[in-house]
Amino acid sequence: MAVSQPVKRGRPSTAKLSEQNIAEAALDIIDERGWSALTMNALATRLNVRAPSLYHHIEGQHDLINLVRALIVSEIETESLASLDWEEATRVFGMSYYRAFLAHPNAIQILSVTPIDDRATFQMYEAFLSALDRAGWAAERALEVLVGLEYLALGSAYEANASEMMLNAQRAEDNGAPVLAKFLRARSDSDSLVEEVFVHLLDDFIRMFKSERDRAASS
Amino acid sequence: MAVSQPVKRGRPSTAKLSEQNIAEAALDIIDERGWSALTMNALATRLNVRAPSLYHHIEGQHDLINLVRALIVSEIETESLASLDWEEATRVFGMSYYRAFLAHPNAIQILSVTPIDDRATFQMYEAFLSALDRAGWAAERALEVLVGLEYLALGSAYEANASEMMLNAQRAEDNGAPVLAKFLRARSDSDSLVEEVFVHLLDDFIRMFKSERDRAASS
DNA sequence: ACCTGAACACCGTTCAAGT
DNA sequence: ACCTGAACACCGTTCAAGT
Repeated sequence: MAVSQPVKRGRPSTAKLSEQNIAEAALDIIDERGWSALTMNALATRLNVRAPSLYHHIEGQHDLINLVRALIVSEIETESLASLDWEEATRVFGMSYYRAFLAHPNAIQILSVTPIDDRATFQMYEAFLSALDRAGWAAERALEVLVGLEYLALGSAYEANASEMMLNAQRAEDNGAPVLAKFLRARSDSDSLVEEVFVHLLDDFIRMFKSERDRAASS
Repeated sequence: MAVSQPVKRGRPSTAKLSEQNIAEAALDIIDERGWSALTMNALATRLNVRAPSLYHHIEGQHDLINLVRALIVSEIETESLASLDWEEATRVFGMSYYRAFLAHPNAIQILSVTPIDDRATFQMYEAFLSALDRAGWAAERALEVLVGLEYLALGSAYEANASEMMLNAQRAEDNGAPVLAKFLRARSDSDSLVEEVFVHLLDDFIRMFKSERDRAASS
């Protein structure tokens, strides 16, 4: 009679876990089933391990979130920024920031409200702000550019994937909002490239700050 | 000997709960201790009731969130929009949208990712989009204005209260980001009125779309 | 050092029992 | 109709026991 294999106890000969593969598995779960599906149990199961094992490698949920952030941020272009003027730097940074999060829209909701606490993300901000600093931007305005850009990029990336769910045409109709319903349907019909919309907003955004600087310079 | 009062069982002579006071208590908890503190237990305790009682009045968490949304949205100006042109409508709507959420920054993170399912919110969108519709805006572009405006308003309102927490100058310093740290410190020193920053962004935003329309009209 | 099962204090939600 | 305690299946996290 075959006896069911007993679960091995104690330390395995080769470690199954690492910060790296934990972060990757976490991001996979977020991408596939949303942030709410990322429980310690689900994460452990995907890694063929029990939940308590995770605590030998990460400190808890907050730590886990910042590992996921570092993974996404690593896809953002920062090296070339040092050799560009502020307009080009803003465009390059904005586009790659947008693309990085467009690939992981489900991560946005949790990352946008968790305090930043990982080196990769600080270095990303530093690279972009240094470009503005070299161009002589004041602190207030430089941070406004950064924050405004983040809102547009994160908003557009989230919107591209989740707008159908947040604002549904049929529910709009049912709640006495025919104009909204008409607009929502017209958009989904045209089915435009979502990236085009962001490129458009990014252009407007840069032009807006450029014209302000030109006015200030000529006065 | 005084005997401890036994807890009353069964239906009380006058009902303790209603959708209204549940929603208000929920918003109070969110304002005071953040969204994560809004558990059914905490909510019930504040209303002098046990958690299961809530389910006689609300269907669950999703329902509760939309009740809170309706409460906040009720503070947004919509009546005057019908008599304004699109620029003024955008300014009035944007400002009151911003102010409504500035008063409840902790609600933003959950509301911005929960599908909209309450009449008050649909009616708010309808009022604003009707103003753009009357001005002849195309569906794509009108939704871009709405969505862009929401990001700027929600972002600024959240930022005004939580930016210290999200991006901390000392942590920036510790992670090798001196330019970011310098900018963050310069801003907190100047301590400008947060509303001024949003007014500035809102002006820029409207001008951005206006110049685009003017170009399109003259071609 | 690193994985495990057992245990703890919590969750949201259901439901029969009470008035 | 509406509030209650008990119960259910989950959470994240801690910790002693194993190798």
